[in-house]
Amino acid sequence: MLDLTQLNDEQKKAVRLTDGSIIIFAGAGSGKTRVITYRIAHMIENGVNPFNILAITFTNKASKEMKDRIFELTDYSSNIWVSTFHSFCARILRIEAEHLGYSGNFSIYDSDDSDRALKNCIKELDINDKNFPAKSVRFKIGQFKDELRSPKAVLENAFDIREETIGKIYEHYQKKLLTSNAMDFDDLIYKTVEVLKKNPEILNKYQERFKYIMVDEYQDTSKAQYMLVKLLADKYKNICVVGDDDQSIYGWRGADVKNILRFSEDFQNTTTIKLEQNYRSTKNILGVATNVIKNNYNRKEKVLWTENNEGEPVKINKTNRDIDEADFVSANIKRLIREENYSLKDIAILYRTNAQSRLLEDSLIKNAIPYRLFGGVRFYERREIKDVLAYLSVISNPKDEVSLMRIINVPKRGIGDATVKKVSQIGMLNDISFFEVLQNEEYSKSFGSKAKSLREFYELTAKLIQSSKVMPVDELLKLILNETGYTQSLIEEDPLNLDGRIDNIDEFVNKAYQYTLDNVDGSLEEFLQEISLIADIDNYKDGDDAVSLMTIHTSKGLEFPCVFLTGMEEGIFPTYRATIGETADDLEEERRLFYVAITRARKEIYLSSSLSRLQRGQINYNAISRFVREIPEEYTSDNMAKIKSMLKDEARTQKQKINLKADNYSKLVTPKNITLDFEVGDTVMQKKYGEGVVKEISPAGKDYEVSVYFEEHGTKKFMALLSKLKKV
DNA sequence: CGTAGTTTTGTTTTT
DNA sequence: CAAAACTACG
Repeated sequence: MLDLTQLNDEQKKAVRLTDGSIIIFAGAGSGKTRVITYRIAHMIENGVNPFNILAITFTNKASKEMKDRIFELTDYSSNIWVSTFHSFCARILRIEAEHLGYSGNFSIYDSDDSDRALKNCIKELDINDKNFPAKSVRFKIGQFKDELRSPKAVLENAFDIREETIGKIYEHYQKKLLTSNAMDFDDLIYKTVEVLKKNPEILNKYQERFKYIMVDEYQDTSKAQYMLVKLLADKYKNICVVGDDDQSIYGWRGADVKNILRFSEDFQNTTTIKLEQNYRSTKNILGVATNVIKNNYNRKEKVLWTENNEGEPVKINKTNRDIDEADFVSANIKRLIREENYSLKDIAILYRTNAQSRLLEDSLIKNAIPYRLFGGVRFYERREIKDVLAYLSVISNPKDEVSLMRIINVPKRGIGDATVKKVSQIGMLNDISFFEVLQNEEYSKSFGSKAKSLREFYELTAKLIQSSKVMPVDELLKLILNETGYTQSLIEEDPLNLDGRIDNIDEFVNKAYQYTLDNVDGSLEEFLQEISLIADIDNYKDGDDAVSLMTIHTSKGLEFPCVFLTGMEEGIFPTYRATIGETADDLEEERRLFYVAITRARKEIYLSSSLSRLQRGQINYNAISRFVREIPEEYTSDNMAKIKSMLKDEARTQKQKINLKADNYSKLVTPKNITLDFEVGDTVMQKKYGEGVVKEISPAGKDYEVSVYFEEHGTKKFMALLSKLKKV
């Protein structure tokens, strides 16, 4: 019998209410995960078949943990489908691929692969890639997919000529993906919705299967994800979503807070439950979090409270240089270990951008403090790993053009751009894939002197495909590394293994081996899928005794006794873009991010900032973050008064020296010894874009930032010194 | 045609 | 400070 005595009244209510539509507003640290797992356990105990339960989590790590916890409570877990949106969709699509003209072994493209495919599309359509950079086109296409708009729909209602062009690229890109038998991240959701919408019998199958649906972190679902949930839940209407609008931090990725705010309008007879008691943090920490977040205009009013004690005041520190900030963190970590009895794994260092990790790492290494770094250049995104992965992808799905292009001349085989172009033209003319051109010997005459290299490459790949059918992934991997000479080429490139690429390759082989142990009959496809949907945090293990370093985004859902929040500076956190934004939305999301960061901590928080910071090669002087200013003094350590007066001075200096918007106090230092030979209104010459009109000049560190309007390209920003603007 | 060196450009956050 | 884009050489 499930023991509910540990739960508070609201939690019990949420657990017991298994049917109908329910929304749970769960404040930070309110025992949300516990409620979800108990709820599922309770359902099973009351006769719900585990087979009929679907639970969507935000990360693979969260889904693994949830499965473990449910298993502890009920002895069930294998039948319950617990996964992220992306994994869930990938799994459905493997089964239903044929209905979309795909086959089940489709590749999943990450953003890097998508960009490569897009670049090719843009080139093939003869569109100026300067005006349509792959990255921004990908972003826009992602938005279309999230709004469930097909290429056709986009082209039909194109808002302007630019949108029409992007529509054309979108159309071509989808064709290319289909011939490559590949899907990008957004496709996973979009295509799943498509297949369910177009095929009522398939929809019915999954509605019957998933009679009970739960979605965690609902505040971070996108429109398309919302549609998916709505479709699945439409028949039985047993839907429970859990979230916190104050923790919505993925707006830039299409997450729509409105999904959570509007839930009760979308589903009839919704029960609303609020979990407002915090079990995680001290009163001081909670005080900081709630007092800052209440400055947001766009939110549901709520009162978080805790029975925990006051705890330590929140510590605020400011150093002169960024290096000193890192040393401040290291020194305090040592003190916490030595004097306060914390262990390394109790401590996290958080920051806004990955680039900030470097200095922190240097200092930790210098002080011999073990650490684990999450994020940054992800393991599976490293060049050497992506190369090897591309081999695996081609073996699994020879139509995968992006992967094929990646490896065709790696290691060097004398097959350059010109040859590749020739092959792909033949492919397009005959409407066959790149690989099929290589396969068919009748085309080899067209390749002249390169025919031999191409043939050799084809035979190598064909051989590897044969081998893949009879050997486990790790063996196949070793075979690839030997047969292609890839390892050899890495050794030649860097004989002393200075950049550790060989080590990474070894680690990858180990991971593959581990995979074969964990999944005895796991296929190559499944291995690839698992890798492509892996998140940084999924590798987090509780056991390692080391300090954790990660971005605030990555830290979502975790908790640590001690948290260092670094780089509390205007222009960094909140990020520069949010400080100049026209609308308050970006700034509010930054504030929610601050809220998330603070509520990760259980006992101690250190907020640090630095007067000067090296950013992309130049020293910048940033003011202390506005979020620090928003903290009431009562929650902070004694030096707050000192800091406060420092802040006041800063603000005053700002007003005197710089004539900027009232709420922008991010730059302290005005340029010295620089005079510009132009002013606002003048026409200037820029190397890349030609002539344009100066719209705004603002000081930025030692340089000036100049906004210039170009008739054809719109407004661009330049650093005056760096870009050598000339008056015309 | 393919590569190696040089110049330019740019920054959030990630499934 | 790097990665990416461009240019000149063999």
